[in-house]
Amino acid sequence: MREYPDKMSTEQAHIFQDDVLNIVSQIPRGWVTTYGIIAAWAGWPSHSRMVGRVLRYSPESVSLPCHRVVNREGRTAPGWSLQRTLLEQEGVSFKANGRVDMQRHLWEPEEMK
DNA sequence: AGTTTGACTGGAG
DNA sequence: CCTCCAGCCAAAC
Repeated sequence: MREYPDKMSTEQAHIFQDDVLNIVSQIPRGWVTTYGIIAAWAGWPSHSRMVGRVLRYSPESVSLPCHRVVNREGRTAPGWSLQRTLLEQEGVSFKANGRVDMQRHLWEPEEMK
């Protein structure tokens, strides 16, 4: 993992965005990962909210499996009920409380790039 | 230049 | 399980 300063420059923000999209593209079918894990692997552990921003607003994300990103509790994105359907279609199971069974489906990147 | 806004997280009640 | 809250921080207002 790379070293990181306290604050992001605009250029670093672009790099961060590219890294986030790259990691998301690698999430295997039938697995999920979290905003925090992606942020940490992109080198900015405290920027989980920025990961959400990238997936929500970046045009490139439409061609990526961004439905495989949930929060740490296994909750799907607010206002995006289709996300659960997409995940169930690829075999991801949800618990009775409506959250992804993270114990069984959490995926973590093993290598960068 | 100050304030608000979240596809977040962790902890408290 | 739920809601509320503080901390988070780039981006949008």
